[in-house]
Amino acid sequence: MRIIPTYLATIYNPEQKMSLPLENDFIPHLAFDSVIFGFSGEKLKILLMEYHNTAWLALPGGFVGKNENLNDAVRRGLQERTGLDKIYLEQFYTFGDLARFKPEIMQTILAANGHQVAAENWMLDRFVSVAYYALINYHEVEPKPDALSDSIAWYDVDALPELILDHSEIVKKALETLKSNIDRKLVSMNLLPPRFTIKELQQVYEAILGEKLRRTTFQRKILSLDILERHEKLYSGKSHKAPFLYSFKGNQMGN
Amino acid sequence: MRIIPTYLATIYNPEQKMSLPLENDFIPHLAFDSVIFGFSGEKLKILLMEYHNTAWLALPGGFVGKNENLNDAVRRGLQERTGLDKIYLEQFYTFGDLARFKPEIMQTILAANGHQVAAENWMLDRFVSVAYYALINYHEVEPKPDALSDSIAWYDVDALPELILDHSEIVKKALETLKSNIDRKLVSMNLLPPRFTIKELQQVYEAILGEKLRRTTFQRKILSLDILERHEKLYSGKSHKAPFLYSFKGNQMGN
DNA sequence: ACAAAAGTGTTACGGTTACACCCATGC
DNA sequence: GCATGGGTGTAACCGTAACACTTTTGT
Repeated sequence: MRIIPTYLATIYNPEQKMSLPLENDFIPHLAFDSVIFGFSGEKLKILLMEYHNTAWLALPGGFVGKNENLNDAVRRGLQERTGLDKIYLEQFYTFGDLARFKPEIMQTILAANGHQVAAENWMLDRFVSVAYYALINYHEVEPKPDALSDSIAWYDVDALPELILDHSEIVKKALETLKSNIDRKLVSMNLLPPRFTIKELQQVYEAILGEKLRRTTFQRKILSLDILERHEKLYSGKSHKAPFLYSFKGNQMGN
Repeated sequence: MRIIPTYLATIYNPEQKMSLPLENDFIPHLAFDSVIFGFSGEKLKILLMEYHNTAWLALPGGFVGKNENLNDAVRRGLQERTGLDKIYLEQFYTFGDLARFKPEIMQTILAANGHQVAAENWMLDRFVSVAYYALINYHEVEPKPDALSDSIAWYDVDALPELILDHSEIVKKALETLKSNIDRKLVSMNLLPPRFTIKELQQVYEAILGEKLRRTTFQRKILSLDILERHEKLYSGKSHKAPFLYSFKGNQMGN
């Protein structure tokens, strides 16, 4: 027999219908949303979930257990969606406007999942949401949808579809924060595989900053920081000079 | 007869004992704390409250009305403490660790105010707190204590006493944020009177950054930003050249 | 040999530093 | 005049920009 931890937002239901998070397990009125960034090799992307039978897109999020640190709740949520354990994670803003309170939306999502809930159900209450962004290695991850959604997939940040509630605003603010942190923290290391070329690193910078950088200047600036270790060359089979592979020195976690 | 708005945390009580915030008016488990900075002319200071009969110091804070935007709740709290209306305000972090849940502390505070509350009282619950910092003009303000505290006063940030719960950590993070924002946003203008000397402005910078700056370099850097307007000289009666007074150009609010 | 991309050398430019000097003020 | 602190001129210094050039790779 399998023991299911209280923290898990979903529990087994023999009628195939996923059961809902239980009111008594979570802090009411408080949620989190995470903007999970990955870099495909060319483009900066985020993970979005699509709710069953609605075509609505939303950020992955969740609730905070009554006996759980806020930060731990978010890590748990990320673990469930990505399978990853040690993730670069940063809280950036808490959204608490009344305008984000639209119970009809959650009611429709629940109804599309076969749940008719009473108007007083806690999931239809007003929620204040603490937003985090995470940086993960795109190629290491197979995202898993949650109980209410049938897919979770990558979307280009520079061509995002419409999202529910204020989630577009949340992404926008995440990008701004990421941008302003790109130099202060070694943010980009969390988006790249262990070994990468300077060109790839530059592409991460360009995707985050939203502008082209000068090749030679970038190379020298990065190398002068003395945070990269040079390894063997990467032969791509293309008819030009092979670039060196680099890794970040030490086991810094980018803070 | 005086009408008392639902939002006000305290209502009149004929037995002199202040009555408590009402459970049904506020979002449970959610609070805010504000780190209110002022500059005395020499030192950077924050406002702290001392609870009745406990000698405990804490940041001014409050709860969020059920029909109130989070940001509005904080502005309301600031208005009540400082009397000021248009305040530079920035959210910087949400504190949600279980470690900050210490019901005995709130119970003691309430008891010292003559309230015996049941163990299930909502004010003794776990709270997640959204923290803001505010920048105000020290000389324009006469802080007012709230219902539970008998004083509110300025304390030097570089010599803070012990605070309750995780409030020291909150102040620390506020200072870090302020420091990293000092150049990106025109933060300092909110801490100075309308007209000030460059020396005063430099002192604000030094207080925030925690280091001495070079006089001539600072002067030129600031002037080269082209954000200051020069006015008449300030004669101090001292036996040396009188410095010019400056003001910030336009009516920028420092974002 | 050629094209394409990586890597490096050289000079120019712009902002910051360091230090000197001059200016204004009250005693 | 003198001490004190404000304001400015100047040359050195340093990081970035601009551009040219060399090197490496596969066809």
